Amino acid sequence: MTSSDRPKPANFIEEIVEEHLRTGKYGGRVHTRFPPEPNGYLHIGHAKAICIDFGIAAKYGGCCNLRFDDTNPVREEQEYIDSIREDIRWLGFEWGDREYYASDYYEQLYDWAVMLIRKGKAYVDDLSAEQIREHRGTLRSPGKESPYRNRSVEENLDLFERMRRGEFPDGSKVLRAKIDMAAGNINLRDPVMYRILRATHHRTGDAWCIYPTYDWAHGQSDSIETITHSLCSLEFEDHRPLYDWFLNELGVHHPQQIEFARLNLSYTVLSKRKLLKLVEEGHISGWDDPRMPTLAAMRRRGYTPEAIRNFCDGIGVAKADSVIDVAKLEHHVREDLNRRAPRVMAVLRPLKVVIDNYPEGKTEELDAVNNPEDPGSGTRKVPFSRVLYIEEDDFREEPPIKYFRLAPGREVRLRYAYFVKCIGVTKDDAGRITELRCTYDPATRGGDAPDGRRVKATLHWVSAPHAVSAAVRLYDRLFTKPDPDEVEDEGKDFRANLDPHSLEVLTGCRCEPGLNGAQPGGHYQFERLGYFCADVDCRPGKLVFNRTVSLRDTWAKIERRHVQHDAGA
RNA sequence: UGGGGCGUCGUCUAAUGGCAGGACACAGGAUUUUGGAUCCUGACGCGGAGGUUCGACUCCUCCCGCCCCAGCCA
Repeated sequence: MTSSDRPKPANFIEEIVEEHLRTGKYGGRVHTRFPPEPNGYLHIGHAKAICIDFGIAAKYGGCCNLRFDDTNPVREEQEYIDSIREDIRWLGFEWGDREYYASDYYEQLYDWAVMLIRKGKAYVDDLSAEQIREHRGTLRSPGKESPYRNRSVEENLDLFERMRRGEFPDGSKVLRAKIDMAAGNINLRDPVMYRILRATHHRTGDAWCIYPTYDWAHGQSDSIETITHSLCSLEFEDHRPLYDWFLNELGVHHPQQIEFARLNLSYTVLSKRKLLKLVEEGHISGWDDPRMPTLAAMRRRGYTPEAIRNFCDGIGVAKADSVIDVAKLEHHVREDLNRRAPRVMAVLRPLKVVIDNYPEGKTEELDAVNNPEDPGSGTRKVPFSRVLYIEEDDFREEPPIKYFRLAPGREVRLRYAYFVKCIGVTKDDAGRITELRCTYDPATRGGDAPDGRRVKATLHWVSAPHAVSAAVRLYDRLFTKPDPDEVEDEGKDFRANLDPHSLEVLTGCRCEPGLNGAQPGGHYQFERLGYFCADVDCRPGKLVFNRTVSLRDTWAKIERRHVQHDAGA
């Protein structure tokens, strides 16, 4: 792509990239990477990074590597590698054969460490972890140099080699860069490059007993892969001078690191630590519980890759800390699903309706539009009979103001069927409504009245004898507060803001018969209710649907206002 | 308070010395066989104070506020 037919830079990173393209800094090359640590599942925050990393490479005709930053064997597992690969592919990105691992570079990293020792720029330190911390100083005061800082090159070389050979116990020695214990930037106060750790690595097994730290491995890994632009989040801004120092001392290819603000979402936690806690303490059913912000969970919930990508494009890229309103995410799923999800009728909380003047035993097949947003999607037949179910919430014995739906004496339309009028209510001994008696107008077949009379509401319905039953899981936001970390009481944390009603399981929902063929992962709009996704466990005869997101609901808003008003009055 | 960053509608995000624009959210209306979708309309913002300039969100100075860093985590 030439600069003339390219869209304007979308953000400050693209401006920098284009500046480099103009000046020829990297020979016109753009090569990025997405560098996850395989110690957890990818979440919506990673999706932002993935869209930036892969998106910028694609926009400028370059490519993006997938590199697993696997420098800590005690936390990393193959399971996570598999899930990360799956999630990135699902999101819609490809890395070809460019799948790398920091552990691929252990030998090179070791050689480079030896090089720094030879240059007098690294040394073996015998201080304990605690002593190192004490020597590091504080934010305001400079650190103290380790008594081992000025060992000879020969001694350092010997010691470092013996560290690798396994002659010393775990934690007894480290290799440190010799930079500046008085630096204002604490990352420059002789950072640790290697620690002794006898742990089996998921890829290198027991080949090593010393492991490079992230700080020592990351920049060089980018360099080895000839990355041009190392995009990462803000907290690594402080580390850039350190990476620059390493790369300059080594005299190797030097990528440009650019930092951007990570994603925060209202009503959501995104820290790995907190998500892990939710899983381990069983507040949710697992990493793919549809209330989780992980990509695996969102997929199960019914989010589409397109919706997530559109969301990521829509939120922009900048350096200011920010919290995106989760409503924006919900907007993008609705927007995408509105276009593609077939409409279907399902009654979540069934209320029986008998059409008194409809012949017993008669069944009609009525035409229903599959998706009004997609004319090509055609129509289907839906059975109608004398006994139906409508939504409990679509009838009120005493309708409040602005309530348009069914009530005694009131006429409404049954979608694609007939106008019906409520002429009676049957109750049980406890006074609960068990059944509605209605009449229908045969002249309104299909839903239009030849005499031009209008109704204010159209209800969804299913024919009782033809309906298939289903379990439906109604998911809502996991937390009650926009900022889950906001707690009143000292000693409480985000768990105190978990919403006990974030999941409601409905059984005995009644669906139009066609839904019996729903395949796991299939998306539907249940008319007037929301978007639903057939769960992985969904089978014919044992239907299970997850609510992805409700439809925008003007009535619910009005009703909420009434309640607030009444409460305030 | 050492070092590094960041402050534009309620929430995100544009503007690169020349009319503060867009999205989401919110409010109202049109339309509608989904109280959906669509369309229209509206209200709301440059952290503060000085300075430079014909003209400042933009440049300068000072102030205020917020975030990150003291793992042998990443």
